[in-house]
Amino acid sequence: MNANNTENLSEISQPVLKRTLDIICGKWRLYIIFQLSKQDYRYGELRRMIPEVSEKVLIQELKTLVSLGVLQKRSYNEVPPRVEYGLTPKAREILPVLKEIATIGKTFLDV
Amino acid sequence: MNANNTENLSEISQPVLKRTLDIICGKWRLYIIFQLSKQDYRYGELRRMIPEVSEKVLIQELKTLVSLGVLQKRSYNEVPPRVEYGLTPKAREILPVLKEIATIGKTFLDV
DNA sequence: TGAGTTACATACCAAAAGGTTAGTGAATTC
DNA sequence: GAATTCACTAACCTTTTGGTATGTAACTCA
Repeated sequence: MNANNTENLSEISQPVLKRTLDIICGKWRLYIIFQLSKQDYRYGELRRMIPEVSEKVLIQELKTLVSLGVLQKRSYNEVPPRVEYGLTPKAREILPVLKEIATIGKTFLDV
Repeated sequence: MNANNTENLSEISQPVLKRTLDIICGKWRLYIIFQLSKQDYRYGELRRMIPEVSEKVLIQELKTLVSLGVLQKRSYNEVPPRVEYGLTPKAREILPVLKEIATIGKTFLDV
């Protein structure tokens, strides 16, 4: 019971928590990350892998994830354009944690 | 590269993922859970601990978390009313995972 | 010339999430 | 009899999120 008890969950700072939620909340964000954990994909490929997402939203989410530092984007100067998305090293760091996320839902689904 | 490769993140089922996001998304949900990880609190105490949240939203979130099986509510027949909230055993099970999740933001904050 | 390809942008709209404000019931204290 | 306490409810409004539909640039190929 000391002052810098890192076990105390309520000590997690608000900015850290907010950034965390930025990354995992948002309807397709985790899905995108999970797909890209296997290999890099082009924009069009991702669209076809997650058919329920709309064009606009997918681009929006990709943009956000790039700006958060989760994804990196590579554009080739070709016509028609070619753009590939992949996970950043930081994103790879947190993959094991993201994987654990699924255990939360599992615990609460079998009531 | 076999069929039941549990390492493959993209294999996480949509219902499980959805339930997970139900629990951790929502602006104050994790905050509430973290506060209650220390001890049970009354509604009014929680309000004072998270002053930025509005009355309505706090009650809303508490209700949702109860219905998800994360919190349990005990009302005492007193006047003025006394209502206490606490984590369910299932919520205690997933506390370590929640804690890890909350640290994701840290990785992406120090750029 | 004109259709196809690809990765976007833009205008617009609907639904969901979050927030403000005011009110309620019932005993207790002034 | 009036004010206080506490845990809510209800009406209403604003902001954010998600979605549709359409347009565009620039080159290739028929």
